[in-house]
Parts: sequence; C-alpha cells; structure tokens
Amino acid sequence: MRLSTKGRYAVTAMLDLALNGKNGPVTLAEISENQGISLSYLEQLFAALRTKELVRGVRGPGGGYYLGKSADDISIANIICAVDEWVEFTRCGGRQNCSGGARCLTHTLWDDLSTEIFNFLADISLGDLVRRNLGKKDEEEKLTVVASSDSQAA
Amino acid sequence: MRLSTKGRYAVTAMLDLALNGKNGPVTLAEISENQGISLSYLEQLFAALRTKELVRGVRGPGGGYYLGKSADDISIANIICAVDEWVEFTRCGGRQNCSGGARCLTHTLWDDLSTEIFNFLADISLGDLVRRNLGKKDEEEKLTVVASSDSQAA
DNA sequence: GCATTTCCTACTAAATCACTTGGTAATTAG
DNA sequence: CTAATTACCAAGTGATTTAGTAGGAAATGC
Repeated sequence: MRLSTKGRYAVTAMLDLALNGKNGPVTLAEISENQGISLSYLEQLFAALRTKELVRGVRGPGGGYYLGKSADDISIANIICAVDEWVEFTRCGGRQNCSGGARCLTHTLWDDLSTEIFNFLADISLGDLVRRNLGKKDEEEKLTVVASSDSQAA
Repeated sequence: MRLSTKGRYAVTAMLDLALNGKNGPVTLAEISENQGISLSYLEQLFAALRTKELVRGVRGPGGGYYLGKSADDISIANIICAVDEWVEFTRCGGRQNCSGGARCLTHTLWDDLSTEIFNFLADISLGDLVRRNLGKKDEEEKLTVVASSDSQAA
C-alpha cells in the first residue's frame, strides 16, 4: 500500500466531485479553484481515474466530470490505487532462496500488514465519507447525497 | 498519514530487530544483509528511530541495536511517523476564509479519514505482528509434521 | 592498540511531485 | 459555420524525496 500526497489530492478531488456533482458535471477548473490544485495536475490525476472508470468525462461547453459509478461503489483504496499505481513490495512471494530466511519472514509480516491496510481502505467508500460529514453538518445545509443521482439521462 | 516505501523499510527493519533481538543487540550490518537494505540508508532510518526512542544503540564490538521499548509498546504508526515526519495535510484547521467553503469541507473529510488510518496503524504493535506470524508458522510446522508422518504411514 | 560498531556529514543519480506550456479533439451556443 | 468551452494529450521543469556512496569520528570490547 502506498499513501502519498498524490493519493490525497486524488481523494480530495473525488470528494469534491461527489459533493458537487449531484446535478450536472463538474469541471476540473471548478475543482482546481475549490481545492487549490493546479488544473494540469488534476488532468493527470483524472486521466488515471478515467482509465479505472472511477470518473467519466464529458467534453464541450457544459461538460465536465461525473463519478464513474455510485459514490458507494468507489472505495478510498480504489482511488489511491488508481493514481499511485500499486507496486509489488516484496518480490519473494514464497519463491527463490528468500523463503525461510529472515528476510522472507519479515516480508510476510509486511505483506499481511499491507493487506490489512488495503482492506481497511477498501471498506470506506466515498459515500461513507460524505454521509459521515453530513451527519455533522446536518443542520447547516441539507445536501442530499449522490446515490440517487445516477440518473444521468442524456 | 503518509505511507511510503521509506516507512516500509523502517517497519521491515524494526520487525527484523524484534525477531532477532531477543538475546543481544542486532547490528545494522545484519539487518542490511537480512533485508537487502543498504547499511547507510539503515543508519539514516535508525537515526530517526533513535531520536524517537524506538531503538537504542550500543557502540563497539558486540554492539548493535535494541528495541527502545517493548515490542508491544511500539505501534506501526510510531515507526512510520518517526521516519516519515508526519506532515500537516490541510493548513486550514478551521481558520482563515477556508472554513465553510468547498475546500474546507473536503479537507475536513480527508482529515477524518487520515485520523482513522492513523488510529488503525496505532492499534497494531510490533508484538502483534510477530505473534500473529508465529501462530501461522506453528500451524505450518504442525501441518508439515502431520503430512510427513502421514506419508510415512502410507 | 586495534577491530568493531554506532554515529555523523556531505554528496549523488534516479525517481517522484506538482506544475507549466502548448497544443488537439469533441461538443455546444450563437 | 464559427467561436467558445471543455476534456484530452504530450513534453518538459524545478523542487523534493529516495536510496545509496564515501569518508570519516566517537565509543567500546578484546
């Protein structure tokens, strides 16, 4: 598992999209403005998110980005993996002379931990985060959550 | 929270130390050999670990490193924070014009998530990891023994 | 005294980060 | 159709981080 600032930018941008994309697409320019991330960096991140089908782009005036699926079906792990290109940590998955030695033992331990971290993040969806915050901000605004708005009828 | 390869190296090295340091100190040369990490890089990592008192160095022949405290009192979060120098993610902790806007909302969400990840890693100790693996190893050995006796019987 | 080992500083090639620049392709408003 | 808007794409860049070298100095055991 790799959790860098790049992953944080991606999660932040996806949160922005989940919050503001209820009625109509959100432009990268808006996200750039809202979150203080450069437009071109967002483009790079969204290129990765697009290939993993976590977002869907619409060109032309009035265009922008939609979530690729329901916010409940997008986990934090999905987002981070999309932009951080999950690398294999230990190249000794039981093979080679590494098995049995001290290195492989610690590698196994690390792999187990890494899997746990991944599972933890895979269990948290964008929808979860948004709803959790809505609970806190309940009385200020009633921002209805995305899940209903996958009626992106063209 | 920041989980980089640097943090992984540190956790791996600390695991090695926890596993092999039961009777006497472990030299960085040994860890370097076991884990395939360069000696000088280990020195840098252990300099950080030392200032956080997660390890204790003993100079001279027969010297090396001990854990700074019990393996049960060292969390994964402790280790990662020691080498990765936990940076503040969002500079708008309720202050400035950021509060209320879309940026601050997503920042709050991210901060909550970040705290959760930290708590998750703070709940896992070196001792936990080691015991977990020892449990597995015992089972494997038992299975191996059973298997071989089976094959003998057959 | 000598070998060992931690401890310390400076340096470096390679990678990554976050961004800039300069486009092209699709779509809509007029 | 034209012009504006937006996603899409590629090359390059300074700053930082990564992982490692190199060359020591200080403490300690024999």
